[in-house]
Amino acid sequence: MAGQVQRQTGVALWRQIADRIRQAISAGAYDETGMVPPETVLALQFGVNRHTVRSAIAALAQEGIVRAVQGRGTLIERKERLNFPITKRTRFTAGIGEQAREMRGLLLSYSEEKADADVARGLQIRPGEPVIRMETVRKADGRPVSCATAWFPAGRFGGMPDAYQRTESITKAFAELGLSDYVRATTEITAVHADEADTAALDLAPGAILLITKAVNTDLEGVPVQYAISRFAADRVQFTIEN
Amino acid sequence: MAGQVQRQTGVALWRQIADRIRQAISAGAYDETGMVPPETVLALQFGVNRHTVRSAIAALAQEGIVRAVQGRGTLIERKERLNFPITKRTRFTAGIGEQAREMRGLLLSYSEEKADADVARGLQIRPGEPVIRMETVRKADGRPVSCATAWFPAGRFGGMPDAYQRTESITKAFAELGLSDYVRATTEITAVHADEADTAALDLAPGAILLITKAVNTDLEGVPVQYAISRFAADRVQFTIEN
DNA sequence: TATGGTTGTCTATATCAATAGACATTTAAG
DNA sequence: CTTAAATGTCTATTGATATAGACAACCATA
Repeated sequence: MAGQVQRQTGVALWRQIADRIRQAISAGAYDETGMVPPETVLALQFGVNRHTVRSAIAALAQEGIVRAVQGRGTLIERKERLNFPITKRTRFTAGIGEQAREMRGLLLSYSEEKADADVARGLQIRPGEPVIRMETVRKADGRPVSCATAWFPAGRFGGMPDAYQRTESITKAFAELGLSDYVRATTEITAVHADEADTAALDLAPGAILLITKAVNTDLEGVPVQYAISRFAADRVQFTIEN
Repeated sequence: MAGQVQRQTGVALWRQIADRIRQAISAGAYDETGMVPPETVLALQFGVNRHTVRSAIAALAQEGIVRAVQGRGTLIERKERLNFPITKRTRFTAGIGEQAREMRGLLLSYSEEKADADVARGLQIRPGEPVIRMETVRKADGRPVSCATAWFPAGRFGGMPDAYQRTESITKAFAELGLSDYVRATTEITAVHADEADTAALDLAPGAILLITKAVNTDLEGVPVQYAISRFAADRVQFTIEN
């Protein structure tokens, strides 16, 4: 698990090391002891000064992943990476349901607006037609996992914001509005560094990585009902595509 | 396209700005002029000093994405993001084929080894059974797109390294070894920061993001034939999942 | 050829990142 | 109680990062 860190890359050593330790924790590298190796050992492993390792651990402590105890060592507090299956019938709440006790979708804001070119293409409507836009955050056991911007055709799903706020689930909200089933037509996946807004919304470590999906959901006749751009904290989730 | 950069995050401003500009280029933001906006404009947009923007542009020039010309401006040299469809019949070479002139898969190294727990689970064999491991790099028009570690059951596909080296394609190599068709059973997708080895192998900007896939391919009877971990340069590709 | 807009270079300064060493404090174990 | 091992704190120094300002060099064009 060594593999040296890189200098003069615009990414501080302490951040690289924090990322590596976070990943090692979620991969179960320290499961036997439940603790991160001593600072002096890590410093030797990564080839850096002990103070640099301390900066990395401080960042992880800030995230709530580890807790340093004087005299004992650095304890692992949280070890997580939710699996998020992407299938024809992708259901966020259901898919994650077995891995977390409580799943909630929170509506941050919504508005009615006119579809721009991207949204119109996704929903297969004409640019300028009215759509409902919703900004949401989804949480597993109180911890933010992703935030999303979703668009719906305004005529058919004008009641979406209200239904979503009540049910805290897209699937249930669709059901309330008379759409009992829907399928995922396409999903695009990319990855970028988180910007300020998403860092705040997802309670992320600054400079963290986002996995981004652009998805179109359709009803059973193939008519688009939702176009959504979701931004996932990359260190908290993984996607699984089953065929 | 504004959205401010973040300070004191362990990620240097010039690197954040370079990432943003690179992404804007690949999204086609500057297609009309074929040029990046003037340094003074970018500095104002991002709320930083002009010298900081210059550091970012210098990094992009180093990557060969832009070329600054005194008196004229900064020209866009290369504009890239390959789309990589992930389907039941995922074929790297074929999928990318239409987007690049030349696709090549290069064998870096290979060895015969005993399957560890992960590999055994992927290939549905017993840990300790012999497998062939191959380290490969895949290039589109000479530019590295991904590197991968792949395992094959040694008994059935002992000739894999040789066949791959000759055909530069997994699909063709399988065909030579008597497997005319195969399907993708599962794919896991995650994202991390690139480590030193992958930075070198993929000719990446240091600190770049990797999209990682873990995939199991099976023959038409559902018997696993390949377990592969691929690491893609996140700023050069996107995945598309079609259903 | 004159001008405005652009990139290139230089100096100076402040802050962050990283190293180095010394020592204090706490915990667990002998 | 003593000791070893671990984290916590402090000072000092160096190099990378970022800001600020001034001016040179170059290009296109009016």
